[in-house]
Amino acid sequence: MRWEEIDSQVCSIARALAIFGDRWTLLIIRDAFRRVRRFSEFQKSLGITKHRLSDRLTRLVDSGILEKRMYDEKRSRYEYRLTAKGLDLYPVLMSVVNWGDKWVCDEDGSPVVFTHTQCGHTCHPKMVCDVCDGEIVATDIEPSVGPGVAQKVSRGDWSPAMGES
Amino acid sequence: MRWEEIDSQVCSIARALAIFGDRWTLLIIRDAFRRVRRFSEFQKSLGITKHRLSDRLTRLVDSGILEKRMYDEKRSRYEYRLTAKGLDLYPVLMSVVNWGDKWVCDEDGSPVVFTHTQCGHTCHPKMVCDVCDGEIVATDIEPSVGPGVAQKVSRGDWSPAMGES
DNA sequence: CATTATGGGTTCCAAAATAGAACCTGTCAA
DNA sequence: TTGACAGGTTCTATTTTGGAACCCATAATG
Repeated sequence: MRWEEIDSQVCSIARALAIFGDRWTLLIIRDAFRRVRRFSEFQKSLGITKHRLSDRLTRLVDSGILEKRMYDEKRSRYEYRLTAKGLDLYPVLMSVVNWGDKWVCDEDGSPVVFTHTQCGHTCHPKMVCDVCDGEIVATDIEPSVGPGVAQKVSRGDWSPAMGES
Repeated sequence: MRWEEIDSQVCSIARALAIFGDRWTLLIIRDAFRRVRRFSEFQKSLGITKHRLSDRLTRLVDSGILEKRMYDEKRSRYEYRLTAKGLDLYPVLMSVVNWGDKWVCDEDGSPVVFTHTQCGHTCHPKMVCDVCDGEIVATDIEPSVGPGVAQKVSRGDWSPAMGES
């Protein structure tokens, strides 16, 4: 299978990764959360080639994660800003930070700490069940077929042989 | 900058993505959480070429996310299983699922639903502050320099010009 | 016993993606 | 007038990838 076809799977992970699951894209989004907004700022921060950056920014705009906004009419200069869809990626980045801080950071400690302005404290975001508030651990979750698959099966659009459950 | 150099940054995201931030790797990890364990099962599920798969599995074993365990002495057959380091990636996958369910799934609804065995309910994992239990939203978090950078600066190992804050 | 299937790869080649450098274009500041 | 800057595009050499073919040990089949 070609990488471009992976988003044909009925799988939210595959479809999401089709957008940001390649080299550089998630780092660009990380920078966007740090208020990096201009082409040259991204380039300096990432050390990515202009060509790659141009391509990645265009894709991110096309997929609705960034929006391109003119900030200088005369010189037609643009900024790239996160949309609501992009801002919603925050928990993804946060969970990557958490994992990285635990498993791949050196002995000095984590490079960045986070303050939750709602409560004023330094916080370590964690993932919890929205029903019982218990922390989510892999072994406590049991996946099962959801409506997105069930309805396709009942219409005959889909059978398990086609791909992922 | 070459992709192989990105993990030289003092940034947990960059270092984490150096391991799983490329095409296929996170999908392999997804499958591992679905109890896919053998080479041929991964291949069938992903449609990836054997060559790629072999390379990615080796990297994942080298970086301690999967372990290779013999299950048939005579034929020297191996299974790949998540280590503790790998199992800890669950919140990353979960936050990708959440985002994908919200933004890139079709109208039938989400393909998979999750039951939290601790409480027995279908759940939608969410990210919260570990101090006040408030849900984490991008605009409520203020990052600041952490010990991992502060100590390097005080030792003279690092200056902001070198890379990321 | 010869043949074929299976799991888990490796080797080879052509096609696609990438890095790095050079170039372009329009404005502005000295 | 010259140069700098932002924001690109074009070019080429190198890597990475996809696809197919091949390999090897065991096991099942005829």
